[in-house]
Amino acid sequence: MEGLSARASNIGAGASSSDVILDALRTAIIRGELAEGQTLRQDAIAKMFNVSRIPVREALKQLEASGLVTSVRYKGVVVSRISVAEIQEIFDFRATVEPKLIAHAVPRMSQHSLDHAQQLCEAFAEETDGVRWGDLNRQFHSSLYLDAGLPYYFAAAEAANDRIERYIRAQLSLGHGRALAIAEHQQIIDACRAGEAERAADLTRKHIVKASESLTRIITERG
Amino acid sequence: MEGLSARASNIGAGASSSDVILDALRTAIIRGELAEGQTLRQDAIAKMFNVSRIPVREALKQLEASGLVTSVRYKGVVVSRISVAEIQEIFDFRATVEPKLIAHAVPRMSQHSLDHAQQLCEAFAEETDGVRWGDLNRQFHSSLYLDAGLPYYFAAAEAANDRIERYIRAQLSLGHGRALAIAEHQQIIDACRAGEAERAADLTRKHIVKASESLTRIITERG
DNA sequence: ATGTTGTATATTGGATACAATCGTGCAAGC
DNA sequence: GCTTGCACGATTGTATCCAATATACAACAT
Repeated sequence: MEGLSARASNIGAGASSSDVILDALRTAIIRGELAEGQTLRQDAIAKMFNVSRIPVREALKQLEASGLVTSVRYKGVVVSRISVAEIQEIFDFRATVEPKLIAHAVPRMSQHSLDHAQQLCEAFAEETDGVRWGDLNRQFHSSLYLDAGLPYYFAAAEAANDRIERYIRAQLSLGHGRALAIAEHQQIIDACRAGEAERAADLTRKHIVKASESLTRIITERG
Repeated sequence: MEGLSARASNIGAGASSSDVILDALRTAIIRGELAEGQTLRQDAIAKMFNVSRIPVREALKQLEASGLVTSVRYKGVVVSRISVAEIQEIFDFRATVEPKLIAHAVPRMSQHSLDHAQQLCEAFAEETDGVRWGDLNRQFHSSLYLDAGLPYYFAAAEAANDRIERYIRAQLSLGHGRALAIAEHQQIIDACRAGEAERAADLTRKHIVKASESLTRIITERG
């Protein structure tokens, strides 16, 4: 019996079709696999997942609520366009929210979390596949915020990152973005390990501001 | 031609059923007309609006994405419960975000916006109907943030307010909540009119913190 | 009495079918 | 040539129907 219950994984709690589709679309959008302005046809998506349009529409409604797509009645939904000003605003928002998270997390951070963050940092430094950089970078930052025990702040930060992740990925891939990030990540971990909450917060804020400036430079140069 | 285009308001962009339902449910939830934990039956809502369950489900998915309801597969959706700790966290979040908004808005604030805010402040002071207090209070604060031109911050603040508006309403109705709010609102307007962005921001932050403390006191006293 | 099992009902998730609307191309008229 | 009107296909919005699941309760065994 014990063996069974250990393996008994709540079959009913499995994800619904619309949950699966939501996750797939969300991932594709934030990775930039779906370009800005691209229209998403309900029928095409439904066929990809072998479902009817109903769960597709429900997933799209959720994406709309989180701002990743924009919907126009009888015309369709498109991947949301975002202006340079908005990108900068969202980076600024992150620079406001994320230092609060890490400052609150530091005195509560477990050894396990610190080790995990260190692992992610090293994996990020060693990774050669460019598309995985974004994943690891994102996981690294999230891992430092979880112990804060501030679910609303955390969700707000995650939502903000969703909106600009494609640009963060570009910034990591171009110029010295990644090399700088690695060094700064290590500094942040060190501050956390030393229990210096304010320093960790300040480093986090500077890290975000630098990424924003670097990205702005890239955009203005390349058009 | 100018007159026409000024009045030409997008007749095709009329709200869909699910938009109407979304708005009605959202309003009912944030006003507290639907209690926490109350389950929302698709069929019942569909009958209220004389539609099928499809647009109802789409509205519920959007509410779920914004956190106002919680959905469990095959069981239904319930109005999200929120703990005291979460309420305090969201007030803290507001105290972080809204000062930024008003500080950015002050140097950009039009005379019209100032006048409008003053009107709302006075209407709030004179209103006798308790349920309208919440509306006017909310409108007052929003009116001070619009000129900031920070749509992401603004949306984040609105979303945070949605989650705790029912408690703000309680806080306004009980004790000296409303009387204090009126005085503090006027101080904020005065700072805005004087162009003192930092003072307006600080008053806003204190206003939010005081409301949070007042509410916490009410909750702990009354259970 | 208590606990278990079968069954009926209520409710949600999803598929199919239909209605409403948009965009486009094309022909007619000026 | 340029505009106007219209027909048609493509696409979205919604209703209706069926399947999957949960919940409540009755029948039954111990």
